[in-house]
Order: sequence, then C-alpha cells, then structure tokens
Amino acid sequence: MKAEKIPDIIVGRLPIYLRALQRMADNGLKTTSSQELGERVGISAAQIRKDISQFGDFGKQGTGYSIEYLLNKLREILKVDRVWDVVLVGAGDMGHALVNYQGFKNRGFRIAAIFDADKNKVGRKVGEFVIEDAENLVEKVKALDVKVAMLTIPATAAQAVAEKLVQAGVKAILNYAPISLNVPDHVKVQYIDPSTHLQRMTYYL
Amino acid sequence: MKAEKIPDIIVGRLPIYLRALQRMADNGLKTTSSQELGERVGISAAQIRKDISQFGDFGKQGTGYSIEYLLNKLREILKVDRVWDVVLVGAGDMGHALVNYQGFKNRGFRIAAIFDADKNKVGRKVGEFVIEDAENLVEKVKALDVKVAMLTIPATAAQAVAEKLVQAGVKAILNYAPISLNVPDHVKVQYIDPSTHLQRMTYYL
DNA sequence: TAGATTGTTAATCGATTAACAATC
DNA sequence: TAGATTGTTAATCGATTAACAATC
Repeated sequence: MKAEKIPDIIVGRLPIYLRALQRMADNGLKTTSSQELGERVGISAAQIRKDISQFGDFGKQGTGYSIEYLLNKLREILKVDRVWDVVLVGAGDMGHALVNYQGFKNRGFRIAAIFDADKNKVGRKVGEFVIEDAENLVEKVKALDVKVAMLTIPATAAQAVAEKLVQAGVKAILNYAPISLNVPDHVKVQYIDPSTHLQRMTYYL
Repeated sequence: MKAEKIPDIIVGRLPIYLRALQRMADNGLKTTSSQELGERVGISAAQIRKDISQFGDFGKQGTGYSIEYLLNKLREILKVDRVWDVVLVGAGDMGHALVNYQGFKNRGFRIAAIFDADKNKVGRKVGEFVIEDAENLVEKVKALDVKVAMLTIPATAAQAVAEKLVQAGVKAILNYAPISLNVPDHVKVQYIDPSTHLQRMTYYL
C-alpha cells in the first residue's frame, strides 16, 4: 500500500471493477483473480493488480481476491459505503428517466430533490417527488447539505445553474447538458452526452 | 499533417471541440484561437493545437482558426458530415428519453428503429416509432444496414443483445446497461452509466 | 511593421506492460 | 509439495507541456 496521490485515470477504473465484482457476487462467486476480472472488464490483469495494490494488499498469492472483501474495500475507497443524496435539476424526459432509474439503489446514491425553472412544472410530481422552483435552488440545496447534483437542462441554462450549485456547496456534478462547464478546481464534473459519445465512435466507422 | 494512427485519446477530444465550436458559431463568432477554445473546454492551448494539427494545418498564424472551416473539418474527420441511422434497443424510460432527445439533430445521428423484447410493448408507439419485436432484431438491422446502436436494457440481457447487434453488422454500441460488454475488436463500445460516473467523483469528496 | 498565434520540436511527465520473486 | 497468483520492479510506451521559429 502506498496511498499517495492516486491518478484520476485509476480512480476512473475502480467503479468498473466495483460493478463487475458486484455482478460476480450476485452470481454467487466467492473469489476471483486479476486474470478473470480483467477478461470481464477488458483490462489487462497486470493493470488491475497494479490499480488495486495502490490501496492495499487485498489479494492472496495463489488464490486471488475475495470478492466480498474487495467489494467492501472498493466501496470504502470510492466512499460509496454510504448513501449520497443527489439533487436533480431539470424535470424533462431525461430527468424523469433518472428518477425512475433503479440503478442508483445499492450503488451509493439516492435522489433527494428535483428542481425546474419552468413555473408550469413546479408543484407537479415526478415519481414520489414534487418539482421545486429552481429559484430556490441555492437555499434549498444548502439546507439539505447535498454535495452531488445531476444536470438535465438545456445547454443555454447549464453554466448558470452549475454556478448556483457550486454556490450552494455542491462538489460533484453529473452534467447531461451538451456543454463544457467552467467550475472551480475543487468541483468535479462528469459529462454524459449521447451525441458526443457516438461521435467518438463514428471516427472508426 | 501526418494522418498516421491517431490515438483514441485524441479522437475522444474531437467531439468536445466540435461541440464548443458549434456553440461559438451559434453565437455568431467567426474565428477563435487555441487559447480561447482551450479555456472553454478546459484543455491546454498546446494540446488543442497538437490535436488539431494531427489532421492538417487548419489554422493561421496570428489569427487562429476559422470556426466554420474547423467545424467542417472536424465533422469530416469524425464522419458526422453525414447522418447515421441508429437503432435503439430497449423501450423503457431511458429509451423514451432518447427518442425525445433533440440533441441528435445536426450532430450526425437519427434514430431509425426501436426494439424491445417485451411482447406487451411490441406494436406500441414511442414518438413516431412503433416498437418492434427484438426477436427480429438481427434480420431487421441487417435489412436497414444500420451500423450504430444504443442499448437501454437491463444488464442481464445486454451481452446477448450486443452479440445479436454484432451479428447484424453493428460496429458502434452506446451501452446504457450497467455492465461491460465483450465484443470483437472491430466493434466500438461507449459506456453511459450514471452510477459509475457518480462513483468516479465521490472518491474526491 | 508589430503583434499574435500557429505548428512542431524536444523535454518532461505519466501510464502500461512484462517479468518474476514471494508466498499462499 | 506443486501450482497458482499476487504485489512490485524495471523497461517500455505514450501523452502532455513548454518553448519558439515561422509567418499571417
């Protein structure tokens, strides 16, 4: 174990390992090897061993890794051994899909509130949530002490809302708006834009 | 211009540049510099110049890049100077959101057909599309000669459907199912999993 | 012309892979 | 014990940055 500064590229692979291990556990498997895990996720065994060994000696020579133990360690490392409240801004189709998405359960996240700037939408329900007025975003998010947000609004509004989120203390933004956000260094942003992802593949066609 | 093998990491940045340039064009801007573009997308000016120069000498010393010209070149390079038909497999909430998503327009993509394995859904409409039976996936996709697919189905079904898509000639898959897919090397996969993206950020919280 | 900015080179920095001793 | 697999080292490979001549 070294525990110095971990490169972001390694951190980015940990959730992939976590997901695959969770699936193995669901299938009743008890142990795995860097070889097997690597085949499942498409990453070399050497790299998996190197990545994991950054955080500790979680494996055993000859037998590999206990899936349950490694799962728990990865959850700790990624801080998803708890449940994070998440605010959703934008109650359009994508916002609805995320509210109904079952994949946050058991993976560390729970939607805590939904906001929209459209006064016609405010007060309506999405799933179990009542859409709140985006005007009250900063105040409400501060009150809830939420650190994670998802942005499913048009590109034109995204930068302004991102700034409000930062102001409210949000430290991680999952941005579905098709635009690069400018936020302080201490705020992390991840981008999900289907067109951008597709364009990255058409190059090879 | 070199035009040898371009690293995937560079290809991955091109859609980001494209998106930012499109936005500048929409705002009526005519030229930009590596400096300005870099500030917008959060990438160093040197890297942007290096990336772009892999494909040709598109800039002018002293004045920078013509936005319109660079847009067209990037569209050519990424092969989105045409419109790609895309099949969508999975008519759940996420599938619905993608059908209604306006962000494919003018970015090179158009949904051509929707499939679902649920017989209760087959025949129903989503937007302008009639949901087709996933049983006929291979046959229909071959007939349409579609090369790009989006997968919005449960993880348990994803690998089997991916194999059918590959069999049908699909070369690029945008996978929303929370699982790593094993496909031949000539097939590209991009992953969109909100939990995975969020977990990548919680490490830093 | 003077100022600005490209394209490119060389240097630096970082990531991946191969190999193997250690050891379960 | 024999076989398997880790954690780690050293070598390789690749990406980023800084700097600047070229030139618009």
